[in-house]
Amino acid sequence: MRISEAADQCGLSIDTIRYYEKVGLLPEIPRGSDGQRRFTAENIDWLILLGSLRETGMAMNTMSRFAALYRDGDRTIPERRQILLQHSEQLFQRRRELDRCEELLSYKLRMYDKREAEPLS
Amino acid sequence: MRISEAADQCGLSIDTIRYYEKVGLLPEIPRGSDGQRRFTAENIDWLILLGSLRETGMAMNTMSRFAALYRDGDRTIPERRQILLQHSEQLFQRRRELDRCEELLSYKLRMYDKREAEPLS
DNA sequence: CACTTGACCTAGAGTTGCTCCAGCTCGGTA
DNA sequence: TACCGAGCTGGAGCAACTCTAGGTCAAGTG
Repeated sequence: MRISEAADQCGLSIDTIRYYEKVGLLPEIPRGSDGQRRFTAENIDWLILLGSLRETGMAMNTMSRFAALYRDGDRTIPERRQILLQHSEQLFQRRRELDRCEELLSYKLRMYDKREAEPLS
Repeated sequence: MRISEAADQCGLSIDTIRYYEKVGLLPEIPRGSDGQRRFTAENIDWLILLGSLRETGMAMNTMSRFAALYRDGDRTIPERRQILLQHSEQLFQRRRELDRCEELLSYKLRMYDKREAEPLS
């Protein structure tokens, strides 16, 4: 499949996919005789995973490490597992940030209500 | 209080605080006779709110709008409330992204386990 | 009293992670 | 044959910091 369909499938933009290839986050993407990229289903899975990791805050250099391991095959699975486990912990932290923000917002909103009800305070 | 203590209290870095002032996210911060910034408790509250909004994904230009309203006093509360309500909705979306990522991670981890148990598959 | 130290200052350069643009090629249609 | 849409590359632009160089000032030390 070509890049526009790949973009649709994985949720990243065409530019982001090309960028990820350029910085080495993708395995070799083969080209057709027209010089255009042809993505496989496995490529799409990988892009979805990258997108998901990035969207939830994994840094590019961690992703680079992860991508290098992916290119090196199954024997790197233990280290990859480690990275994903660490990211899982990060997800937990992010959830707590959301919670704290939520709490602050509802506090602020209550304050607004109060000041609108009795604007002279 | 000075900038380093302010940074400790609000969780933003000193550089970020100065940057936020430069781009107009902060109200006028008074200076001492030594030319250094003096932050009030209200300033800190504001910084905490900004940090919390930014950390959970509010864009700078939305924050700029919000800051301009804040500087214009209580009569802008309705619009500020609107912005915070919209952000609350964003928090909800982010939570779903975290959920999706979590699910994908646990799927990947299960796959890793499987391939390690029977590496020939 | 000179000197050093440490916190702060500004302007501006550098970084990360995209995003957009100009100018090109290629394959298909009228 | 002329055009069109999709893709290509290299490089500029952007958001949101982050770091650096080169300076001021107040307080403490010998």
